[in-house]
Amino acid sequence: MATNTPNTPLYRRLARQLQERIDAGTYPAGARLPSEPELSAEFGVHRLTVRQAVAELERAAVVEIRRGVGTFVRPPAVRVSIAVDPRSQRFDLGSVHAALPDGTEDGEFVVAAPPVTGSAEDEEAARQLGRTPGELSRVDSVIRLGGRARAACSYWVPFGPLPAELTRPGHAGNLVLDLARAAGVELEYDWRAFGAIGADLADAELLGVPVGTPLLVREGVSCTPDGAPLLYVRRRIDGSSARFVLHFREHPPQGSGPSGS
Amino acid sequence: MATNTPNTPLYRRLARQLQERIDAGTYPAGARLPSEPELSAEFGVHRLTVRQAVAELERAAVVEIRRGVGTFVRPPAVRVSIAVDPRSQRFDLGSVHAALPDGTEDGEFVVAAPPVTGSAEDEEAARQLGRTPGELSRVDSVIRLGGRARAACSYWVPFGPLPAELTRPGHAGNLVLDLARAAGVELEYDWRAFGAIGADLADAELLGVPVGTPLLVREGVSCTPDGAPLLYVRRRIDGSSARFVLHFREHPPQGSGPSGS
DNA sequence: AAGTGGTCTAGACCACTGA
DNA sequence: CAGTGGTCTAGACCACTTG
Repeated sequence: MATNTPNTPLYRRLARQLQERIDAGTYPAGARLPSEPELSAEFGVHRLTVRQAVAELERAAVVEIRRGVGTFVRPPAVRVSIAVDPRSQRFDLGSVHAALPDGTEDGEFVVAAPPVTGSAEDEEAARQLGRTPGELSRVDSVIRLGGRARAACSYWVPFGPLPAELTRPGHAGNLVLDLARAAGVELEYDWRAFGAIGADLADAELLGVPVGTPLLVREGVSCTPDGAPLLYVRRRIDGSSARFVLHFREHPPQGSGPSGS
Repeated sequence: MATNTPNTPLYRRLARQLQERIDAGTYPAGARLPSEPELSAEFGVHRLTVRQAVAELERAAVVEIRRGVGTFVRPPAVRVSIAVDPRSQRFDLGSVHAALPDGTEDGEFVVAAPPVTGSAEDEEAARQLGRTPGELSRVDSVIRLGGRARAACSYWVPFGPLPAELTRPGHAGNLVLDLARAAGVELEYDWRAFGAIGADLADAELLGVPVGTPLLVREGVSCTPDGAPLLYVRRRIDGSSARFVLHFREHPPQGSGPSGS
């Protein structure tokens, strides 16, 4: 698989060399890479070229850059595995809480209750709920786990106004449950979808990650028991923080099952 | 949500300004942005600073950069929606074929049958199958749809050697079916997981996307009807190409259902 | 204070695309 | 061919972290 056409840019060849050193254990997991000036001197290239190479490795989640400290080799990602069962519909990020270690400031927190305008997101929500944007209310929240923002969530419901406490920035709670209570109904899953996108400027700010960080997007509609769509939810989850697992068999077979990778 | 602390870097403020113009329709979908020298002159900053701002918008999939041509505003992503039903286990990217428009060179193609060494991926596969790396065989493939590589796939099975045709680069087929046939058994889903990562150097090359492009990762184990794990598969799918949808209700309610976004 | 990564400017040359 | 984005060097100053 032609990995080195003659015109491969310098920074990419450099990135590959660094990757090889990491694979070979020259720079083991957790180790600090040589500083930018050091690499610049060793390879005889400008510091900006080094930065471009390292930036590629960071985007590929191979290294972690800590400002003022150094660049470190990431350990093979230990991801939180979230067991879910689509048949019993236990299937929400809320259930993650119990699965994660420690955590003082954990929970879901309201960020804002922005007006529903004609934005692309709002239009999509309206389409999915079979309403017009004007009929919808919206709440945005962030889910914090282990002291870090892990997921940015947006909810749309076809009624309003919402209870004041649900729209107060900083309010803590489970918004799915709170919204269902506000509507006075039970909620069931209608459908859920998975996708992957890069963090846009707003997501990046909310989650405290660089723009373009891969996010796992989970969106879907919940409805009342008689099938009326009542909630459109769209969650952007830091890709390195979560993994959703679907089990299709009642009992695990011989394999050790999906565990941290 | 404090969007402009006093020390916001120039390139980010520039990115936001460009984003605002796009949102406002000053640069509508499909339109070409002013060239880098033009933006550089308009905002009185160096061209590299402009590039940094535009690069952020590209990572966020807001614009598409075409070398030698220009930078263009992306239309709101129209994504292929893949309906799946976990209960009936119709749940494979192979089923996408019928759902996509046109396509001359479509299909799944063997890329390589790399030896199973002690790499992190191989170790993970061995753990999931309850074997040692030495007992496994591996095949890598690419799925092409509409003339573009959409997914990079890796398969591990606890037997070998594989039939020669399955390891010949360029071979076209359905590897899941081919491998099951080679093993002489039926396959069932054990579990599947979803995650999001950035394309590493190898994935980026296979898929023809920039390093760091958000990929939807779908991995899992399939087993024989009596529960013996027989296949570990890991797919990296271009995030802008696919979306997986899970339906929890038999019949769609009032809502129009999950459609292209 | 010393060292790290982050930003910015200046200017050069190259590779690609389309007319 | 002219115009676009892609790469690279040079050097400066800044912000952050740690001792």
